[in-house]
Amino acid sequence: MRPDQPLTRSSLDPATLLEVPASAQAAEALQRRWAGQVLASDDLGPVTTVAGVDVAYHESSGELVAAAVLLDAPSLTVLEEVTLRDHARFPYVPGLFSFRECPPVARAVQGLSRRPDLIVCDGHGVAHPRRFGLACHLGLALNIPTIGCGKTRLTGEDTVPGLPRGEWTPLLDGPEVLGAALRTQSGVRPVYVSVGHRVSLPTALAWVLRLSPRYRLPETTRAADRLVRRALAEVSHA
DNA sequence: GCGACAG
DNA sequence: ATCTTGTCGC
Repeated sequence: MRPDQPLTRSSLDPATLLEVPASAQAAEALQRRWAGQVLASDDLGPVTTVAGVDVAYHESSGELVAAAVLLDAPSLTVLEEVTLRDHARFPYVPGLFSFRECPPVARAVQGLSRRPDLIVCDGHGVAHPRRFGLACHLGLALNIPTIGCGKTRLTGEDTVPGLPRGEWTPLLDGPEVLGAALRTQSGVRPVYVSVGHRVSLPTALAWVLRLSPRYRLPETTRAADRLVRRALAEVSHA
């Protein structure tokens, strides 16, 4: 017996994770089921490339624009960019965010010529009401280590971390640690970091800090945001 | 009933 | 998310 290996792991079909639920109730049931598959410990090799992902909504056409950017890990240089257009299959509902973003974002990542060693998501991981935010969903769908990095809190209680860069406080739901409020720039509002998949919280904190040497948000998030904005503007002009 | 509510 | 003015702190 190998009690350290979940027996249900082989039953997880990546395509199933990108299906569109028929209702919010069905979506929540899927989240509760999938949350048990999230690996909150380090299962990643040498990180040479880090990807950032983002989505924007084009209101007049009802289309989504998804972007994936691949960065070189030590230099934070942009190596590759992918954008694509897709239709929205699910409305934006707080707590069910990933059912809207995951399908196009997963395709954008698969459009890269290399699989990233790590992905930083613009949204939470396990810092979620059912412990299954976008970062968990994407990490499981692609079986790639992911980190959740949100600009604002969705759930949990946090205290204000110290002002110097690198200070952090736990994001708590009672005794349970959901993530952390991390000060990426001295005196600037913290970001919310949580485990996505196959990454521990200390590793996630270290990476988000490393990826944010100059600005509040990680360079992965900034690069993906720039790209998706540019692509959205091109859709509007057409 | 009221507030809170990733993007 | 997006839009936008005024205010505060360093």
